[in-house]
Amino acid sequence: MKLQNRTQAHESGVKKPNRARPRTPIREQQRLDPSEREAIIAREAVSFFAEHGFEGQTRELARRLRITQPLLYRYFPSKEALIERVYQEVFVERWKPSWEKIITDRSVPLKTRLIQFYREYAEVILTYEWIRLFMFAGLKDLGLNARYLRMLRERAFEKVIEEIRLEYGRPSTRELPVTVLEIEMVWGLHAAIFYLGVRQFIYSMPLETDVNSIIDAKVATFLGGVRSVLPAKEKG
Amino acid sequence: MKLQNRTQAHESGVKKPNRARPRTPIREQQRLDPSEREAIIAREAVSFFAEHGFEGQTRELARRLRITQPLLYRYFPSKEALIERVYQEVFVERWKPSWEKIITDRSVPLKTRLIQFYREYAEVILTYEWIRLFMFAGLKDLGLNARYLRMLRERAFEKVIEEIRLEYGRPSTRELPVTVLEIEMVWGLHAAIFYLGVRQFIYSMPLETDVNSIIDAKVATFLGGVRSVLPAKEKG
DNA sequence: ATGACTATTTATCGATCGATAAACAAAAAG
DNA sequence: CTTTTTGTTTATCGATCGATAAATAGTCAT
Repeated sequence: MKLQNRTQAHESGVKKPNRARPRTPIREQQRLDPSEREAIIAREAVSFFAEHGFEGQTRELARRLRITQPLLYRYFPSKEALIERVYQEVFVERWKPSWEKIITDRSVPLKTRLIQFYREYAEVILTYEWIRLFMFAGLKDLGLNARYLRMLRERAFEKVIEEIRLEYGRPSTRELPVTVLEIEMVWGLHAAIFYLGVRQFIYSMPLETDVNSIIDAKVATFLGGVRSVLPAKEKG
Repeated sequence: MKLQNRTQAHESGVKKPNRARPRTPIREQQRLDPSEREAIIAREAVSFFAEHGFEGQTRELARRLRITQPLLYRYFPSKEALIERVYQEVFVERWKPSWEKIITDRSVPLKTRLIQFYREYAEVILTYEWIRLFMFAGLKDLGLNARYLRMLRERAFEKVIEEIRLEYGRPSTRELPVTVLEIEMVWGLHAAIFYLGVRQFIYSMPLETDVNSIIDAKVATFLGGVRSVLPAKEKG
């Protein structure tokens, strides 16, 4: 393990001809507006913790930001608070309410809706940052993952099942709650998509196929599969 | 968590001088045979690192073992060496060569073979230790996951595809290499099973359904799905 | 310019972690 | 018994980490 000396020390031994040009502070450290600095820190923290996990050191994060480590504590009271901000940034801010409208827009064929939703959803979660941070959070525990997935189930999965019920003339989920088999089918589809991210960003195995075409195929298979486990039609 | 016996008192009935203990037969620190001590440390390390990740501290591991922390270094030259031993213990030792025989035993119907293989494989990898250690290893990088999955592909996935090719009268994988679509179908089945473990042991969401019945259903769907992407039949 | 304000840096603390050396003690050997 | 061997503990080092306080330097109002 080798030590790393700072590369930007202007007073180090290396000759830096002190050109009389103090009015070109391009490379110099900037003094930023607090809101802007905070945003920059949060953004870099997302990338940093996604790469190194939450045990990544604040000193290295600061180095990537070209600031000193104590400055982090001017904007976030603790490392844990910074991590909480990362959660907010990724798992809350990146959720798009429009997805729920896509699922329930009955002017569009069901299969088309599902393909569009899962494509858009996959585009958000199938990123280096999302996948790895979600996994790091899960391994650390926190209720975060269970909480997120409960939200996902309410806002998406149950709507999907409701739409399928309607499509095939079955009782509404309000009359007959979502069955274990139905939700398990949805989990299966979700697993297939999520695992694409795991292969890429956790196992470092590049995909050999186009993601969208995989999603299209999985949605088609899913629609056929879930139909076979749908509760019986209403009598008369 | 259900299975897994964590009892400290294993079956060491062979080597035990154990003359009448005058006082406090248990609770006393033992002086053990090196091979036995090493095995105990390795076993506990599997459990410990699965729970806390590889950043778990050697002092806490030692405390769980009721030994002092420097003693660990009598049996393993470094923490990293201990982690390597954990990999060996879980990802190498738990692989069963008999699985490869199950897949290729053509005296048994293909579907039966696949169900049996995936059930047995799931029984091994769907454990708290296996799932979490594999994920920790992936996030840490190391070539471990890619290496393991390359082995899995060679020893299992490609054999599965070869058997399906034969079943449906298609050219052997020796004549026509495994296609991207075929391997993607296998990945999909693997994802569904693996994700069951992720839900349980990383998200802490207990399954509501029997694992074997899910596997049976997935294998059936898989067999139908992979057939539709099989390469064309040989010309008469 | 001058001084007030504050974003940023320098310096450092206390705790923690992996690892090593020496002391200790329980067996085994003579 | 005494001596030797060795499994285990005690003590401690050097590095690292999150966090705090004080000093510094850039910016703006007057």
